[in-house]
Amino acid sequence: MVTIYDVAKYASVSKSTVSLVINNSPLVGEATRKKVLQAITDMNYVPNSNARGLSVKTTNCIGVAVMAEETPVISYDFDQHVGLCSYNISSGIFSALMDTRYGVIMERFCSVDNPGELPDVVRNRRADGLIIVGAPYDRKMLERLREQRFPLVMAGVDSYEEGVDSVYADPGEGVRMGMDYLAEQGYREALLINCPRTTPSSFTRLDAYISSAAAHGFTVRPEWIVNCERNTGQSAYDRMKACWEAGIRPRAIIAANGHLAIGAMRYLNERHVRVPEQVSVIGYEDSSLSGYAIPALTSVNIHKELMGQKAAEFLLRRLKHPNAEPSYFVAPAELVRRDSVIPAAQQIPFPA
Amino acid sequence: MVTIYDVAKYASVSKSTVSLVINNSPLVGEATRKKVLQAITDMNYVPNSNARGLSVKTTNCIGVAVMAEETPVISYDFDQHVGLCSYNISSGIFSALMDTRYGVIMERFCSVDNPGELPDVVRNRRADGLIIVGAPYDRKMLERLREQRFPLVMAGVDSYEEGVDSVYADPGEGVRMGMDYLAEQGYREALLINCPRTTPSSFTRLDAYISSAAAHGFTVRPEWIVNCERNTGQSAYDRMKACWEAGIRPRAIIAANGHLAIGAMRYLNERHVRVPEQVSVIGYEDSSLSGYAIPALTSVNIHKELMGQKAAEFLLRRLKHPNAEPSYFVAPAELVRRDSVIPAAQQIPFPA
DNA sequence: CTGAAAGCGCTTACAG
DNA sequence: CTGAAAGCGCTTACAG
Repeated sequence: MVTIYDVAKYASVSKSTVSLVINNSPLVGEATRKKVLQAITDMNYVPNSNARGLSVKTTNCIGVAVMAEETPVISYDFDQHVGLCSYNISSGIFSALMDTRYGVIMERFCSVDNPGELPDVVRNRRADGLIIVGAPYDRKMLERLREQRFPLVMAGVDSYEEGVDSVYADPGEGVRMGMDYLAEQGYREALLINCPRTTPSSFTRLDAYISSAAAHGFTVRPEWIVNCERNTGQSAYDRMKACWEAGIRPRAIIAANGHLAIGAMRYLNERHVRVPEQVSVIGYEDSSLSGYAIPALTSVNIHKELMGQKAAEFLLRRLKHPNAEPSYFVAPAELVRRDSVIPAAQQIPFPA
Repeated sequence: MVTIYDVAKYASVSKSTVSLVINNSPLVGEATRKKVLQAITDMNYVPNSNARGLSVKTTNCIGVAVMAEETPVISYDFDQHVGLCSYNISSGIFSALMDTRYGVIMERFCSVDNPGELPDVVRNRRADGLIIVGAPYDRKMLERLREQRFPLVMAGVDSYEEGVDSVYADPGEGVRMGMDYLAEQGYREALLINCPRTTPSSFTRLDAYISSAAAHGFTVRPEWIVNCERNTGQSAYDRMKACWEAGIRPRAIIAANGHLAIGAMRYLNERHVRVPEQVSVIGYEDSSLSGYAIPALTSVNIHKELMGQKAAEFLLRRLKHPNAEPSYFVAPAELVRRDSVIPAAQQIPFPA
């Protein structure tokens, strides 16, 4: 392993000078700098990050804690991976950090199993800052992190936190956008498949649904507003079944996310009800899944990779300016038209 | 920050003793050990990994380089994420490393854009070893890694490498298993949707298909063996369309992976051909996608999380015993029966 | 079984 | 603009 000392000798300067060059200090003369840089490439020198970290109290790593509901069960059932959203956000983080000097050290962390605990990466001080991706996260954990003044940013659909850099989405806007589109396509009512009431954003969605329905003159009926038991496709499948068996025949469905949309679609397919020819479906929180649905799911995209990139940017800024005002970023919503919605006028009757 | 020195003072022993306790050396008396351990928990001491790394030339991190075809394009089209397989393998790595002292530092790496280059994590010596997940990986990169004797393991469907710890799958067995199942369900022929000829495993699959067909007395027709242009759902969609328009009417389809299966199913759905009532479909390399397909995809599972776990185990072993013989692990294949296959006898006629 | 000492590779005041 | 020196927090022979 070639050390800073070797480089110094080779370039016939002192270690300190080499160090200054590496950290491009303005204190070094142009000629000296060139000589040192040459030596570095000649010898293929790469600084030892442990040593650097030890003196400068820095790791040059960024921690990413992906929150998980519970210790992941390895299985391939429907709903095995409610973690896709976090996966997409992480992708954005990787892109943004690709060309920086930071490495990313990733960890799956379950606040539920370890209430109040800190992610391993901060306990062992393996990173200079942390991005908390997704939910659920623990209040106590957050408190401790803030007490320690550990550089922190939150990223997730529902991850707004007052006073800490946050990147999140506005589910209300998503619902509104979906409703506008349905209205534009000639629909006069829509079944809302919402997440569980335990999810705070379910109320945001509900409000948006109701006001949007009013604005467009949609009929609003209580039975057409359903909350799933859990945030899973299976749950949506069950609710869809119950609705159908209760005689509810929606021409359009608006779902709180891709999993729920696909769960409902699965039931319809079993019933030989065609999407979109008989029922149009629109999703939210566009994920990898949407593109692969059959038919491909029309959906409100919240640009999750962009969320990840923003989160990374926020953290880099925070590391530079620990006392800056907190920043917030609401992911822009955008309707992605695929194949699951057609104009109401083109739909065909339900089977008898 | 509390250091080893503080602990020593608190426990009234020397730094060395504390260090010995931490690295549970047998040289410490039981009484002393207890006292030190107590001090450690009392003071909430956690060793500085940079310092440790610096003296012991170790990072306590494991690198995971997820190979990517190209710099990822942020988009939400069909086929945006051919990386799901690697995602599933990574999950297994995380699980296996969860309760060890290792952190995992992850990186997306594109060999194609950087021929011969080493992943950042090894260039900067941020990890003690590396798991290369998925493909494509560069021959030259592999060479350099081996020259440096950097602890290495490969993990991926096609990741067998002579002389290096490898975790991979046997696509031939998968095809055989699928064909057996189709035969058992009363089918007498099947359309093979294979990956591109550029993928070495396409030949393994082809051989298995042919010998399996012979064994079961299936009719084999050249037009029923199709190689997709690219390894994407879109490509499978196109091929399926071409087949259909050429008058090919398979009662069963066996696809080389989930993406291809779903691409074909998408075309059939557009044609109002029902799966499985008119065409049964069976996939391979079971992924998150399969469970969410509509209908849920019957598929040969190669337990990708298990592959990740094994890869992690292999790397830990390699770190302990740098000169051990290389280990190989072939992921066990298992048929997962979901909803895309029914007995041939229960199928209904095609539309006129 | 325990302590004093050197060293890991870097950075950063401090002199010059 | 450059060099000598101390220090970051730990580990590991080496004495005792």
